[in-house]
Amino acid sequence: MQGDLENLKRDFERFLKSRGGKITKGRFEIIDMIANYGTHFEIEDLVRWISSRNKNVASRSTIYRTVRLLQEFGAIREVIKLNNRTIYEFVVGKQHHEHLICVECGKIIEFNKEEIEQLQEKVCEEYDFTPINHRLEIFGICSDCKEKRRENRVG
Amino acid sequence: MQGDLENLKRDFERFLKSRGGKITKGRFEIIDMIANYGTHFEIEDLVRWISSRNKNVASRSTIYRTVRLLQEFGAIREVIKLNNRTIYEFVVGKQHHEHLICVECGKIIEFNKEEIEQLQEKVCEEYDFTPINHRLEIFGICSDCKEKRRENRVG
DNA sequence: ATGTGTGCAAAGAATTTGCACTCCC
DNA sequence: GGGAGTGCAAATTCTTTGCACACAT
Repeated sequence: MQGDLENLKRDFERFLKSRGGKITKGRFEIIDMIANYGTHFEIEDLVRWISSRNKNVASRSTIYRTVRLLQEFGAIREVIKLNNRTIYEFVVGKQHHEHLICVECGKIIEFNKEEIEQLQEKVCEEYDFTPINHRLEIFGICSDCKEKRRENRVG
Repeated sequence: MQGDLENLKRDFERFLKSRGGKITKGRFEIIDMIANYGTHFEIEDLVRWISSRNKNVASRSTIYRTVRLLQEFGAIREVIKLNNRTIYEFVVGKQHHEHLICVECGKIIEFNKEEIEQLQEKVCEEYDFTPINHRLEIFGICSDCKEKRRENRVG
């Protein structure tokens, strides 16, 4: 929702200032663009999308640099690594979750399983390992694609 | 162990034949090289290592192509995706497992938690999703690195 | 004013590919 | 013999970087 985005921007401002960074128009316009683009994105797609909408928002370099900043800030996560593609997620206003990725149609399904999170913590304790972040990707075939396959077999 | 490797090669031969491929010396030498290199590797490192040992085994292209084949065959998994690096694992003779990755020293710790596997299956059932493979990466700081940090703080 | 941010084009890194040549079956 | 495999260099794709200029504080 809108309020989350405003909070994010305020916090991001603080984050920038705390590291001696500056508040520029471009950075905040990129945040708006990402918020409008949708949850999951690849940087090159985002670059094309932004420049198709408004040439003056930011250059490719600035977009890459800002995505990196937002990642360090924590507003963006690298959630899926498939072949040589990286799919990012804008996490604002979302609970932590993991992903099912359909290798046929590319659909991304989010899920959260608290027990899995807890078991991970347990594993980390066993190894005296301090977790910073994690990523669970389950690749497979989604319901729709299985349905289509059945149709093709019959028809 | 040695027997596993021989079995793997035999099965890989069948795999190649079944798809109209050919049994070449290079492909099997690459398997030996990977087996000797160690469990986890990045392709470019492997390329450098192979060419430093024996120029005549295979070219960079053949190594890339063979790693891909072995992946399709199932002897190799992409287990860690960190920044723009891909770390592969030679799975021969190993149980399925996931990884803890120390972001400070790069150490990779393998673990298996059967309950996590089961919960994943449950999630897939809930979404009528047929899983093909999955990857769980937990990034953090390992025991040794925490110890070193403590030492530095004191000393 | 001072130092950070930005755009651009060039540089890098990791892969893939086109093509001529070589080798299995 | 014929198609599959290989090596090489060129092409791709994604990302980072050097530098001159612009802007925020």
